[in-house]
Amino acid sequence: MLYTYSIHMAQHPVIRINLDSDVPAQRQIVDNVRVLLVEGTLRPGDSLPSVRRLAMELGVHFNTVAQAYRELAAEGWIDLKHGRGAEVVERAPTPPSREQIADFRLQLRQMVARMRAQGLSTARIAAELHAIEEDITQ
Amino acid sequence: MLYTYSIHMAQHPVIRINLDSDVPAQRQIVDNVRVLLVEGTLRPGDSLPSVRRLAMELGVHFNTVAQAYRELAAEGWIDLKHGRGAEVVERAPTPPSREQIADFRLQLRQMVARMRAQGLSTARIAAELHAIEEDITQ
Amino acid sequence: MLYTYSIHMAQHPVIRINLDSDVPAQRQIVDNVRVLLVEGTLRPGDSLPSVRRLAMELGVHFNTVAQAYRELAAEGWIDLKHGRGAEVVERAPTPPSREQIADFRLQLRQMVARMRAQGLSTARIAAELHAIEEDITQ
Amino acid sequence: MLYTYSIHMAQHPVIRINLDSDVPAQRQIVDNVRVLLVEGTLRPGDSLPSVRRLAMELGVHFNTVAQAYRELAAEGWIDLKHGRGAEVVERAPTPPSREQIADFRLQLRQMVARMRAQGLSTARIAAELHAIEEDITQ
DNA sequence: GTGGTCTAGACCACG
DNA sequence: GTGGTCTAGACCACA
Repeated sequence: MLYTYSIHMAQHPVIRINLDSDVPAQRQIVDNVRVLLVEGTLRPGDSLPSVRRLAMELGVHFNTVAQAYRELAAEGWIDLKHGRGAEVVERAPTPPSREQIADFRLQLRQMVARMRAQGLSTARIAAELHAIEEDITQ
Repeated sequence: MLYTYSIHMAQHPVIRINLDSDVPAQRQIVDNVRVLLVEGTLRPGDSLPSVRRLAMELGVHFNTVAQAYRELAAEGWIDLKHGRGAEVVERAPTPPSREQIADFRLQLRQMVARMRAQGLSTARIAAELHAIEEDITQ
Repeated sequence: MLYTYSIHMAQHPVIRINLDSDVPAQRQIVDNVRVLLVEGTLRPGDSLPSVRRLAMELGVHFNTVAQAYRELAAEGWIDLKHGRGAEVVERAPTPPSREQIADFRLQLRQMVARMRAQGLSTARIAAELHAIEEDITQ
Repeated sequence: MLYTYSIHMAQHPVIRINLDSDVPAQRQIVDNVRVLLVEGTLRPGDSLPSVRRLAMELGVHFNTVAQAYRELAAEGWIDLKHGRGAEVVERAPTPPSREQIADFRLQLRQMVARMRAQGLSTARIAAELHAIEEDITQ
């Protein structure tokens, strides 16, 4: 059984990170929040918990959260307001480049190869791909 | 336009790496060779180009290739024999764990989120997922 | 007279390495720390000196220590946590195989042969064997 | 089941090497012959098989055997005669130095630590040490 | 010729 | 501050 720490984001769902994981806390925070943003669970105008509060509740150093927030800010998702927390902003949609698509394709292939290398059957992988596909098109 | 360097693997397809990419050469070599292994282009008994030869042809230090090969050896794909080159080994199929599947699902979601964050439309992403899905089930 | 460098491990005994020896520093660090671990001088939960600190004190490059630590981590003795130092872990006892015992016997014979080849008398060697024997059974 | 190749040494016992082992062939040849020399199975005046013959019978490149013989010659055990094979010579006993004894002690400790690290019980190890001890003093 | 080791420096990521 | 990665050069061991 692994420990997980979670926190309610304002009036929204939760972030959970696993401090025993090999994936560093900062990475987990960024990735998990980004999913919430992309999937619309966090929307423009919503505010994120303050760096210090989230840090305390997740049990990590506040610098860890601060850098995670900075990464999201650099991607244009949130706006860091001195001493007043962070807020989700309206994003101007960036146009995807041809390279990004090729890159995505390559990364996908490589992730699939890694999973097959770990013993997952192609059927299982295909099923997962299909599930995500449905998920995002609905 | 980005430069890519490629090399024919014995009687097999090619490895291409892009030295200008942010992804380090070592990573690219591992990932690309793993794809060939998983997809069966490289099969048990086949021998890989020697560390030094591949290094020279790709324009990287031999240790860069050596460490890439060692990583593949650690994953159980190839066998490095002192003074006798590198060879693809018969692979003992590893059983996938429940965790690995959950992990795969999470990584997929996160990769998709990253791509959406970069401006790719859900339709485009779904199309790519579908393409890979077909690719591996055929 | 040979120079040796030593360092106190937290509240524990010392590591000494001899930079003039033919045995590389990395090898000495691994072997010496492993002895401390096996003999219980370093116990689960103890933390090791940081890579850079130990490196400085022993007068070697930090990567020399880092690779030594990584080797111990690969053997399952210690846990390296990004940004949070190295710590001795609880060890899952591995079961010895029949081959390992045969291997040990052969290695012992060969080591004894090497020593006799260097002029050590059988009496002297027997005495050393006996001393170690007492040492580990007490 | 592992393949082993063996050869009768003149009118004496056999050398066996295992080409699938991680221990390189050259190493195995040197170590095994040295044991025969130290234990008196091969005695001054005995002749060793020619490099080419041994190489063929063991299934290795003749350079591998040649270097093994050279190593034994450098240790003063055998005499290489151009084109006429190798012969065991009378050895002037070298006096052991204080350092060699300390070195032996350290190597022993480290080998024992490695074995314990592999899960061998101290009782088992002590038994092996005792057996060798008896073996060489009888 | 092959692969392997050790050491090292520049740079990155995490807390 | 921590550990990690990539690249590299000198040198070694093996076939």
